[in-house]
Amino acid sequence: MKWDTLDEEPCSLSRTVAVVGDRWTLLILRECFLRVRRFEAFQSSLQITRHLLSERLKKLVRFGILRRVPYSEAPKRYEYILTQKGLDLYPIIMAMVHWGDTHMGDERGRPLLHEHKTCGKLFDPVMVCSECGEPLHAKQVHVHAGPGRRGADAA
Amino acid sequence: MKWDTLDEEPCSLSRTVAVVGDRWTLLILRECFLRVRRFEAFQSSLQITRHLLSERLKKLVRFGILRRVPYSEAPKRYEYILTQKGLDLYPIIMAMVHWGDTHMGDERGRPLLHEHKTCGKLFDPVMVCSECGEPLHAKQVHVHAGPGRRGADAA
DNA sequence: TTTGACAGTTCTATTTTAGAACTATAGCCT
DNA sequence: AGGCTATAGTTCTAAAATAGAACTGTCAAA
Repeated sequence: MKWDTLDEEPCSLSRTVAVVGDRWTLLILRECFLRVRRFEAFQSSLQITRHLLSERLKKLVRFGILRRVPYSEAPKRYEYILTQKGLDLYPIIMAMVHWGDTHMGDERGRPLLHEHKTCGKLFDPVMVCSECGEPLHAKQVHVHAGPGRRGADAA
Repeated sequence: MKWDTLDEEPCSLSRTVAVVGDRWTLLILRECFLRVRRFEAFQSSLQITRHLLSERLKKLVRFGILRRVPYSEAPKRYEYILTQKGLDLYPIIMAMVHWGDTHMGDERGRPLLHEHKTCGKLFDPVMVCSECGEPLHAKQVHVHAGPGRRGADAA
């Protein structure tokens, strides 16, 4: 597979996988949502090699997920901030956290609890239909070819 | 990083990443949700090498995402069916598809459109709070340590 | 002037993945 | 019987990605 052009496939899942489809990238994004912003902080909390961290940050900047922002002029130092495009990855991360909570938990209970500031309660994320508001299940969804379809790819 | 024990980390995201955190696995799961079930069908639609496909299917079976079900006795042949645990990955896949639609689209429009059979409309998936039903945004969520927390890991 | 913090880069060794060929079982055709 | 096809894998070598450790450069503080 040509991973270098995966982001141009006529499949939205493939295009997303091109960006977040590896282990480190998802863990780096987790840290971003936990307000980690600096190279050393990512490196020490993840135990990722500096080389790989550098590569992944560059890639995330290239895709417009993170912005590299100077926070010190002398010496020049930068931190990495989620863009709106990056913030929009939140449902993916939360869906993964929720699945892990549900299916990969152990006897000790959840590692983290999430509070919705808006309503003040501990919550789980639920995926619903934008039209009727009902929770979504795979079997209730029918897939149609859209205008950007080509060949037999899909998702 | 010890990827072989990532599924035991005190972090639900890590545990999920241990299962679906690579490119091929997510693409294989896409095919599963499109009703692909057989080795040859996965292989020809994804152009994955037979070796890797075999490895990934074994891993998904090991984690209880797919069930290997015989569909022919002589010769013995098997197909791969999503378990409930596998079906529950749907929100992750849909969240990724939606992000791809929103942020990685091209001028030709979406590759696929999704119809909610329950209400009959074309929809987008929306992640909401289980308690108040409002759409979730990263900035409105506050994270607390849960009972399964240990050390500085999180998500 | 030496040490430490920070943000990387460079190097070699190990692990993973790609790509192609090979194995095994059995039905169908002649 | 002998060969062709379909299906579901396994095995092999080469190429690519990752791990792990050491190194670079800038500046501040001791």
